[in-house]
Amino acid sequence: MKNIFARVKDNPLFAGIPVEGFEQMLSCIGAQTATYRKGEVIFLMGNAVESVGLVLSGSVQIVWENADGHCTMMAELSASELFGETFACAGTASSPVSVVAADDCEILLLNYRKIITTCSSSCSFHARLIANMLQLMARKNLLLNRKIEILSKRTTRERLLTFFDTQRGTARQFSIPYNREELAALLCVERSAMSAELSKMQRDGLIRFRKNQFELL
Amino acid sequence: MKNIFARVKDNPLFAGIPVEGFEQMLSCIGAQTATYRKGEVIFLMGNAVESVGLVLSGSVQIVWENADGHCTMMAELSASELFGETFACAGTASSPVSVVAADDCEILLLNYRKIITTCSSSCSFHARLIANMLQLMARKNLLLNRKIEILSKRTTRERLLTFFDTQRGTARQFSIPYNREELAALLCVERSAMSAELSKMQRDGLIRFRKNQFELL
DNA sequence: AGAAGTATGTTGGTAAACCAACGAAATGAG
DNA sequence: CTCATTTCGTTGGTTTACCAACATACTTCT
Repeated sequence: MKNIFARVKDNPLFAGIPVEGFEQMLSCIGAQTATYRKGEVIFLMGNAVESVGLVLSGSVQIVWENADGHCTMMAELSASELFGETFACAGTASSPVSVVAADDCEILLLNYRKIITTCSSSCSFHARLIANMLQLMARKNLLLNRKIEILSKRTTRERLLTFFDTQRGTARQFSIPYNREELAALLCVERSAMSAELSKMQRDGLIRFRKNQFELL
Repeated sequence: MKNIFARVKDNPLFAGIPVEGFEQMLSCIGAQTATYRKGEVIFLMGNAVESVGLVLSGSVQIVWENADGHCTMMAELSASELFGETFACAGTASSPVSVVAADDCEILLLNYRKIITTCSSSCSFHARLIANMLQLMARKNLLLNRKIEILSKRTTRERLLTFFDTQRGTARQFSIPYNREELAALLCVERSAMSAELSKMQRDGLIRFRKNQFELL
């Protein structure tokens, strides 16, 4: 398990946990690594999610299967990404999604029950793990709220301005880490319509931009 | 503190915690009740949120103040509702929102640090409190995801169908706990346009409805 | 530099949402 | 019951997004 530490120590889930505490903590929460071949099912839809998974190598897909049997891929996760935490923490009796290996992959599985049941003694960093978990969940929450704030706007222009407002901290100028296609997907609008709107906003003297460098006027 | 228990025992935050454990747990996490007069500030924007608040009586407003000093009321919470938990858990250094008393009110304040630092002994239900906290956060997460799923649809019709799909479990017929105005607000569309669309969907043979009773065909 | 491929901007026609205004039905108070 | 109020559905004009198709700019590879 020692080699595991090197690969996950920078993960927010393990923030503040030094190597000394790490091994004991892992064993105390019954962490296991598992390998899956491409296509194998890691979590199956309909079951309760009892573990939190962390991708060590390879990649996995989150697949959503709706009532009439159609599947849609909701996300693809690669190394150091986490899955299952929301359903595990929510205590959902029947997960609406499956997780399948998109490649041969290696997963670190942490049993949820054991995570939240702090052991009586010694394992001093267990509490830190729980706090990290809470923090991850809370931050995801904030991100989701931000997205809802954007999507609740009716026009492309308003969505752009709301997005800009959260991107730039206090600065007039800022750059964004998305191309037009990705930005449009984020705002749930048409790429071409968004391009047109950006141009109009520039003509209207609201903003100036060149590629991914934007400036509010 | 004993009378507190009767007032909050049904709160999800305290699920599974019996009266015997309750008092000790409260004292061990340094819970305090505080009263505020209408208009008083409970949490001030710009500060870190160090406590989770639970409204015991009266009501509070969550107020968001943006860069240029304009305030908008984001939510109004009444008895048994929780606030501050997201920012507290996320470790946000500077809260973007203030919480102010909308009425004279009584608040149960739980220090976040103490919540997540399980005490060494005896206080057996402390761990349960943490699990409840995680569960609350995770469930909020699921709700937010559901809302995003709705809002990412482009047309009123698609938003309605997505909403219906989550409302009805497996049933063909179901009722909704909102009037048209509220439903429209939820879906972020115009009430009148939504009414028109509902009628059209009925003409198209997709649904049937009478008041708040809906049926998918 | 030249060619191919990708990303971004532009345009015009169509579909949908917005908005205001109004009428009808349901609800509530006296 | 009657009147006032609220809720809901309808309609027509206006705005905006969608969509497809194309033009231009930028990248990358050789």
